[in-house]
This record gives sequence, structure tokens and C-alpha cells, in this order.
Amino acid sequence: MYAAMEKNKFDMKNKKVTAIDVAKLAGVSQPTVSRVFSSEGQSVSAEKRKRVEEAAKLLGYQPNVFAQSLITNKTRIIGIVMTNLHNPFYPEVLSLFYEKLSKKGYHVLFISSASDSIEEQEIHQFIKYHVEAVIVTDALLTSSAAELFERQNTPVIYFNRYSRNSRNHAVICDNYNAAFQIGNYLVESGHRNICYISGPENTSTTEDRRKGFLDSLRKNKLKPTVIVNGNYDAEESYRVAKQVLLEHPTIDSLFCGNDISAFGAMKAVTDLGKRIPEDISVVGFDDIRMARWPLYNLTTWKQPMEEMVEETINIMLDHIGNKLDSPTTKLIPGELIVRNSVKNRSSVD
Amino acid sequence: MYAAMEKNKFDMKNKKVTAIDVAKLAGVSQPTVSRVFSSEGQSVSAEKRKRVEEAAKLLGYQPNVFAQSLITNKTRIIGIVMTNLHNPFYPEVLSLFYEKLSKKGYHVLFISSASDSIEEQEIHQFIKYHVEAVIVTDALLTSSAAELFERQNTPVIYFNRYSRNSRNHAVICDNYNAAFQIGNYLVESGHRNICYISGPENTSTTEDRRKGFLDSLRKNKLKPTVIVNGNYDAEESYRVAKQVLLEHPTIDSLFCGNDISAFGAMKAVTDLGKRIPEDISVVGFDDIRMARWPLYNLTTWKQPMEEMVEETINIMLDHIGNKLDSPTTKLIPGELIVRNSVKNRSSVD
DNA sequence: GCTAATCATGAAATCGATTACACGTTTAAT
DNA sequence: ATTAAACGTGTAATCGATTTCATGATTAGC
Repeated sequence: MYAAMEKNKFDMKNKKVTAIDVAKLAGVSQPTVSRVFSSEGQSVSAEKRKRVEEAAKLLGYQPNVFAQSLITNKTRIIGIVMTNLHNPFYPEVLSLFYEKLSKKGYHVLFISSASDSIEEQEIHQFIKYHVEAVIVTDALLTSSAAELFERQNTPVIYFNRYSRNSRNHAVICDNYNAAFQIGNYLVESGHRNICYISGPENTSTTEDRRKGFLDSLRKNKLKPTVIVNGNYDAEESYRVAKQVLLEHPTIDSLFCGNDISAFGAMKAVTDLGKRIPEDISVVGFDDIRMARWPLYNLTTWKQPMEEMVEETINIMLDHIGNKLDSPTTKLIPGELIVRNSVKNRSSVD
Repeated sequence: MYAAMEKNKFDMKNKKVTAIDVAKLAGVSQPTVSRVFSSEGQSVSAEKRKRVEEAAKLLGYQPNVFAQSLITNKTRIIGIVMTNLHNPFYPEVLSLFYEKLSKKGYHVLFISSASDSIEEQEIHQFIKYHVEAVIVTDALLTSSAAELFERQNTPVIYFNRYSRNSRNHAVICDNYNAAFQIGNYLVESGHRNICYISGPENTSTTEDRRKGFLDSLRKNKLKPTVIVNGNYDAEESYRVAKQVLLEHPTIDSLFCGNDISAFGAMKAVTDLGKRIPEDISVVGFDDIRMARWPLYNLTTWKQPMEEMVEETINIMLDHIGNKLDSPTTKLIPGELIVRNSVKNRSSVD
């Protein structure tokens, strides 16, 4: 009680502890304190090092990052832009990024953009804070924003998007191949009337998935089946699926552009009195945690998040370190996760 | 094409533009440049102000935040700690925080903690970056961490948690009253065998909900019904619900500690061949977006996120500004959202 | 039209670190 | 033992802003 008050009295001064305070207490010069805290094994005698460390701990000293950044020009801050927090895929990704970046001593400055392409103004925040790299998930920069970063030589890495004419790095799941495999899988398990509930048309991801899917049908000599556009969202997908199922009663399977739209579609199916997978098979895309909820048990394509995040960080570090700045695009394969939403209708086996 | 190369040549220098550069180009002194950019209407003649602004735009000048923060001791950075990104409630909250904070010119430094109480080490990141406030959602600080912030006079605001002996601010939904209302609602709509699927026992939130629920039963002269502990998670809740429904076949309703555990429970119900709400009613808590998905259509208690976030930010600003540091706790009521997962079994109406 | 008050502006100090440099000690080399 | 290299440590410069202070110019007051 008394001790607490005492402490408070000191705290009223609200004076932050600086390297000078530590130096005084340890009986060394201020640069020596700095040397103890500069990560590398700087030359300072074991004895003084110990004295400094003790003094620092006693005072609760933490080097001031702003002073550090000012002189070193390094901020250890990474900017992450995320547009679509409503799709659980992205929080999962964010969490992974945080975990892996912080392990490497980086910090996450977070920007969430409501719109699909990021406002100039938001971008300025990143520039002001001298982020060492920018990771953009599920959105594209405006070209003027991209130019800004290029001018500052700040690497931009797209996660799960790319634009053909962009000079930025990108890490993506091999969407074309994934959709191709899913198409094959459905055909091989005896489906003949596949409906693809796609996402909005203007993204690379959606484009590639659509192409892969169509190519697999073509290979299997099936004529193109119904394709409708949702917006990667459960409610919209529910609406769309319901409608398409009514219009095309022969449909035996739904391939949905992502997991949450699959969830919406599943409800549409059961609302129409059909069963999954007995009457209609459903396949998703992403393999978010919810996909394995007993409620869904969704067969889906796993985007290997962990690997993708890892790769993104590697590219980032490579760029920051070696200044290798020829734009790299990394394709990660992923895999089909078979659960319980697809029935084998093939008579053969 | 050519222009682009030209530009690049300049950029190779990678020299950052400082106030001095602007000053030279505008033919003024460096402090004058600073005065133009310091938010307040500083005294600088209209003519020079214009010259400076033009020069700044031409060079693409942005004041260096690190230099600014160093001298002003203001960082405009808010630290947010979030443990439970798997529950969609929290990404929704994060998104709101970001939106509202950025509107006020603050930035979000993000920390996600796997464990329920936050590691000392993570906390140091906040201290290093001199965050002006810390918002903690769904977790508590260790007492030594709390002490650290107190010593730095950094306000900590708990969102959706509080601890009785903590000297920090808190904004919470009135969990006691909410659970009380839900209990009443279920009883009044004719339910007599209510099972409460709670969360882990050690949190204030869970405690208050349990108390409120029990008190409402008591008031209605019902003897305490089955209470089981899940962990606010769909899969666990599925398991638990299945078991409890088998053991107690008379149960007519489930009150779940949050929405996602309600989703799990719903599946348990239908897996056992019972219907919602005809055979068993289900109520959730939170009103996350998914609750209104057609798939669920869950009757639930709305935690008024927007209001809660707003309140949290207000307390934060008050603390930062007026130095009013007597710990404030703000209770926000919330409301029952009636959808389609509860049946009126009362014979009266 | 003279003094006082106001305003605009530059010079210099400052924030809290890092780091080049120089100097004094210690250790190694021959 | 003598010289050179290596090491430890303090002094001073530096990063890029803000801010105090002083000075000179401008306006107002009478």
C-alpha cells in the first residue's frame, strides 16, 4: 500500500528512462549502454555489460524505437493491408503473419480497407511510418500507390492476388491447377452437372479458378455447365444457389469459389429438401477452420496458409536484405481435403 | 517509358526528402517548413506557406514520424492485443477499431497472443513503440505487465473483460443482465428444461453470464438446470451438446455462451434427429455476422460492438487528454435479437 | 510621426538513440 | 623486451523533426 504510493510519487514525474539514466547508474558512458543493447555482439567488457544489464532491468529501460529508427533508418515495421476481414480465411492469415513476423522481430502495422482497392490516404500512413515492407492481402494497390512504394524502394508483396502488369512480388495458391483438380475430382466421382458458384469477375484469383475448372471439364469432354457469380459471401451464395438449383434441377454438384460461399450454398440445398451429399455434392475452397466443423464437414481445397505466409515473409526478407528486386511470383500447390460433402456417384467402383 | 527510366535514375539515390530539402527549394528556413506542417495554424505568411507547400508536393515530402515522435513524445500509435481471432466476433471488433481509430489519426499496432494472458515479452513491443494506449480484448494482462504500463502512465482499456482488482478501464457488455433477460425469455416462451453451455470458468464474462442466467431461473422458480462447460468453440460445443442431449432427453432448449458454440450445438441437435426450433430451441450470444446467415438464423444477444468500440476509444481519448485516470468501467446493455431458432412453447398465447 | 505591440522568421537547442573516431590498455608476435 | 594488432570505451557528430528565443519588419495606437 505504502510502497505503491511511493512508487506513484516517482511516477508522477512520468520521466522516461533513457540510456543516459542507465549509464549513470551503471557508471559507464551512454554509448556503452547503447552497445550493450545493439543486437550484435558489440565489444564491451563482460563486467560492464553485466552492470549495464542490471541497471537497465532495475530502471525498466527500453531503448526508444523512434530514436533508433531515426538514426538507423530501420523501423522493423511491416504494413499489412487486409480488406476482407469478414471471410474467416483472412483473420487466420493475419494471425499467422503476426506470429511469424513477431518471431523475427518485426511488428505489424495494420490497415483494413473497406474497398477493394486501397485508398491513397491510407497508404500514406505506411509511408509515414517507413514500413520496411507492405503485404497486401486480397486487394490491389492503385497504380499511383504502387508507384509511391516503388519510389521509396519499399517492397510490396501481394498475398493471394496478383496483377499481370504489376512489378510487385506475389504469393498465391495455384488456383488454376486447384480448380482443375477439383473439376477432375467431381467428374471422376461421377458428377455430370456441375455448377460453379464463382466470385466477382475482376480478380486474378477468380479468373484462374474459373479457367482451371473450365479446362478440366473440357478435358473430360463435358460441355460447360452453369456458372454463376456470387461474391464470395455466404448470404449472396445462398440466394444464388437457391435460384440456380431451382432453374436447373439436374445439377448434381456445386463447386463454390470459397468455403463460406459453400456454407451458404449448403443451406440452400437443404432448404430445398435435398441432402448433402446424397442428392447434391458440395466442394469449397480455402479450408478455413470452420470447414471441419461438424456442422459442415466440407470437402474443400486447402490453401496452405502456413506455407504461403512463410513464403511471403521469405520474399520480403530477401528483398529487404539482398535487394533482389526482380518481382517474384510464388505459386503454392495446395491439396484436396476430402471430407463428407461429396458423394461418389460413379458406377465403376 | 523513357520518363520512367529517368525517374528511376533519380530514385537510385534513394535519398529521403527532408524538411531541409523543401526549405532550400522554397527559399525559406527549415523551421518554417516545420511550421507549415505542424497541424495548428502556425504563424507563417501566406506567401511562404504556399511556396513551401508547392515545394513539398514537388519533392513528395512527408515529415519523418520518427523524428516527430522523438521530440514531441507523441506516437499516435495504439496497441491492440487480441487473443481469440478464431472467434469471428474479434475480427469484426478489430475491423471496427481500425476504422474508428484511423479516422481519428491513430494507428494500430497489432499483437495477437495465443495464450489467454499476454506474455511479458510481447508487451515490451508496445513499450518500445511508446503506444499511447493499449486495448486488450478477451484477455488479461499479467500483473507485472499491468504495472509496467502503469509506470509509463499508459492507459490500458479492457474490452469485454475486467478483473475486479485491476486498476484499469474496462468496457463490457452487461453480461449479467443479458443472461438474465435470455433466461427470462426462454422461460416465458415456455421452456422448462434449459441447458446452458457455458465457456471456461475463469473469466469475468463467463462468470457474469452464468450468474445472470441462474438468477433468472431462480426468479422464475425453476430449479437449476444442466450447466456444462464448453470452451466457446464450435467443435467442443458440438461434442458437449451431443453428450448432454443424450443424457438429458427432456432438454427443450440450449443457451450457448457465444454464437459459434451455438452453431456447434445446432449441429449436434440435428445430428440427433431433432429439429430446431420445433424440438429444441437454441440461443446464442454476440450476434456476429454469421448469426444471420440463412444457415443459422440464430436468435441471440447482440453485443453492440460499434457502441462498445466507440466507448472504448472515448475512454482512451479522455485518459490521454485530460489525464483522468480513475479507472472507469462502462457497461453497455445490448439487446435480444429474435430470429428463428427459438419456438414459443407457451400454451398461453 | 513616434512608441509599442504584434507578427513572421531564422538560429540554435533538443529529443534519444547509433556510430565514426581517437585514445589508452591489453594481448600477441617476434 | 619491443612493436604491432586488437580491444574497450568515451567524445562528438548525426538522424529529422519541434520549439524557444531573439531579431527585424510590420502594424496599430495616440
